[in-house]
Amino acid sequence: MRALANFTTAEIERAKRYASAIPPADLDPRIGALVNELIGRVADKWTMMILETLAEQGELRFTRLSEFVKGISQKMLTQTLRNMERDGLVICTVHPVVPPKVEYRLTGLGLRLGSAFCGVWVWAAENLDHVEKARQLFDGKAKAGS
Amino acid sequence: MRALANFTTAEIERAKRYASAIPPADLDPRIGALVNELIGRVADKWTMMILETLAEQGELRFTRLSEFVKGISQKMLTQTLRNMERDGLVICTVHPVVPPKVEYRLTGLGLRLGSAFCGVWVWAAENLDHVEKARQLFDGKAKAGS
DNA sequence: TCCGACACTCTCTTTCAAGTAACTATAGCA
DNA sequence: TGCTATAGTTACTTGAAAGAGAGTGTCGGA
Repeated sequence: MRALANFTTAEIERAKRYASAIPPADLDPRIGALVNELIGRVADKWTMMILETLAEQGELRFTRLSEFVKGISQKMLTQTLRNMERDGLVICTVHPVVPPKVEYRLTGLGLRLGSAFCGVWVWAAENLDHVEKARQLFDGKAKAGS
Repeated sequence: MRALANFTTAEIERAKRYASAIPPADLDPRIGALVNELIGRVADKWTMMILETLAEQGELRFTRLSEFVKGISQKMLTQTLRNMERDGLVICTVHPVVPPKVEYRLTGLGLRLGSAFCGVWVWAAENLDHVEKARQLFDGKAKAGS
């Protein structure tokens, strides 16, 4: 698939305008689908946490990374890192020494994704209590209604 | 729609500062955990697609919404909408007529989340081909290595 | 009388993502 | 000789999410 073949600069500009306003409306729906697929891959728990950690810490070794990302198993860490590497979000540098030394850091792509997610992060941080309240209200109503 | 009702200028400024730098690092780690939980809930495929659709279309009825969000089952649509309602992202208005008429639209919270995600959306749109290339490269190397 | 529209709701089945825990290779060290 | 550290595999198990598809209630219209 040649993803962005017919995705013009004008369309990207439009996307940017929308981003500052609200709706990413009438773009080619095929692009929408591709984007959704990409977001689906990239927006999982561990990817986001690794992204965050590497954005904060810079370069990290495997074990150190696993310490920062609390609760992750070696398996999940390897798996997620491999996927991120495949998608061009991280680079892994292998030093051929023993015991092995492998360092991970974000690429430009990864860094930019990190700051894109920052908007969501900020939203979440600022609206945590709104959401909390909404939930209580909702649950209260549900209980009252039953 | 009075989206930005209780979103102060100060908060917006703070958000912008966070977004332009990189790490939302040094906040209370408990907040980090909560935020991650919230993002985990909010960042799933259907939620994002519904968010997008409602941001574009404004107010929609159940069946119409299910037409826009391609591939979603009634079950998933109901389930996702209930969760979004619970989190204060959508409001559902029930008109007590027969046949039933229920309309869904985003709240201010939902709209703001939508535009927060927009950054990710734009990232995805702009970097689809980078990711595609990275994958081909990676898969090529993997094949060559094996 | 039966159908269709609408917005669900329920059950059943399958799938797949994620966790656990043990195993690998290698060199230096005691 | 066995132990440790490092960066992973591999096999097995489990739980939760998702899809399919039928059922529900109500009313107006043919």
